[in-house]
Amino acid sequence: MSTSKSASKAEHTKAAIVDAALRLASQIGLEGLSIGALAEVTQMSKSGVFAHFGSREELQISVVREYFVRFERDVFTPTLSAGRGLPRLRALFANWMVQVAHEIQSGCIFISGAVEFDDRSGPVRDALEQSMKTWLTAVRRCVAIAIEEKHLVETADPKQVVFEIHGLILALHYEAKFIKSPKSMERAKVGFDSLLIHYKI
Amino acid sequence: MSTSKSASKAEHTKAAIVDAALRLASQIGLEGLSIGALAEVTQMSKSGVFAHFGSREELQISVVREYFVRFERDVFTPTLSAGRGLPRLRALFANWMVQVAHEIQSGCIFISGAVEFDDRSGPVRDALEQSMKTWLTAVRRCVAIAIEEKHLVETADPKQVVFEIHGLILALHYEAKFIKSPKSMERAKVGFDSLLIHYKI
DNA sequence: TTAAAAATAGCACGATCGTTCTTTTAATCA
DNA sequence: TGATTAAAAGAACGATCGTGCTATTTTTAA
Repeated sequence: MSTSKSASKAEHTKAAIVDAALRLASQIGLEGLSIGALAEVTQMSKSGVFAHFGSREELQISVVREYFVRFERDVFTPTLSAGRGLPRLRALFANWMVQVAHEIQSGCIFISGAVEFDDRSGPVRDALEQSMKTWLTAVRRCVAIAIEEKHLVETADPKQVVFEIHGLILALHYEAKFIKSPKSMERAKVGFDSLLIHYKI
Repeated sequence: MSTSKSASKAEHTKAAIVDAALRLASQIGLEGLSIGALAEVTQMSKSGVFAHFGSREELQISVVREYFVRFERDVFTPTLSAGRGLPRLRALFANWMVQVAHEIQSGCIFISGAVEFDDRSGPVRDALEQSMKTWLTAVRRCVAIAIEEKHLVETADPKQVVFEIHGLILALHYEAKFIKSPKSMERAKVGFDSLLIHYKI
């Protein structure tokens, strides 16, 4: 007893498994995630781990959901204290960059998952796609508000702006994590600034 | 006899295997590439396929090299007929976009490979990294020439420009292939245009 | 055409995979 | 505390993986 939350032992164990699975999947991908390796890491038996999910697919879905919750908590929620419009958009991008910077060590499931599941169908892809769409929609709404507030020119297309911002993030991830180019963070910042020069009133 | 090239039977067979392997790896990734599946596709035995490479790793490297050769042939080489500087840069981006558009059906090894091998080391990663660096360097040189030719402002940083162009391509790949957003091609074009507005003289 | 060499097939190996089933251990609740 | 239920372990399954070995077939060269 005396677990920090008033959850059953099972829920507590399951949360610990998902936590370890998230760490594993971040490094080697959702497809590389194996129940055997997960059992080793959590000091449990394969069947003990397996019983909590019923299938590998369900485990992968749990990982995607957990990643989304944390992403929302770390990247999105803190920006709500920033002012509407441009200040919040700046905060969003800054937090997103910090998130990617952290993921240079661990790994980004929204990116690796997209690559792994882009030509497949099924519930794992659905969970990934829905998570990413939710996030991109949030960014788009933020851009739309910035236009309403007359922080950005009214001719700006929110989806176009999100596309370009997303590109900067993806380039940051690619060049920092794979190419190991040292100035990638600076490049993403500069890119965002010149994007604002183009769209700001 | 009467094979199109004067290559030994072995070389011809090996080329056919690499061709099939490239197709397979494009869809399911270099890590998903299995000798068993490749044997089935080429109507050969596992050991027959295997003997041509000696290891799975060597097969993966062959695939990376072949992908690079084709990328160079399809994306880079045709731009040599365009004028130095900005015209060639426009051609590079246009061809790169077309390449990614084709890869919405097949798959891009430079992107999936980067995700699969970004936290590993070894010869496959080395081959991937070297190929990508070669390509990015070619784009950077093209930008540098465009600055020399006074097509772009002299304050432009070639590496920064390449970073932003690369971001547009990555966003195109992500949003077209995973999100299935229909207007991605148009977004990449618009992004490139506003990038030029920012850097053009 | 025949001998040497190279290419391919066949088979088996140890390992790992997800999953199922049965047994044992631990948590829950009256 | 004792009875009931849930959680975890253990073992085994069929499948697939990369790879090594040996036999067979096919290509090459004299």
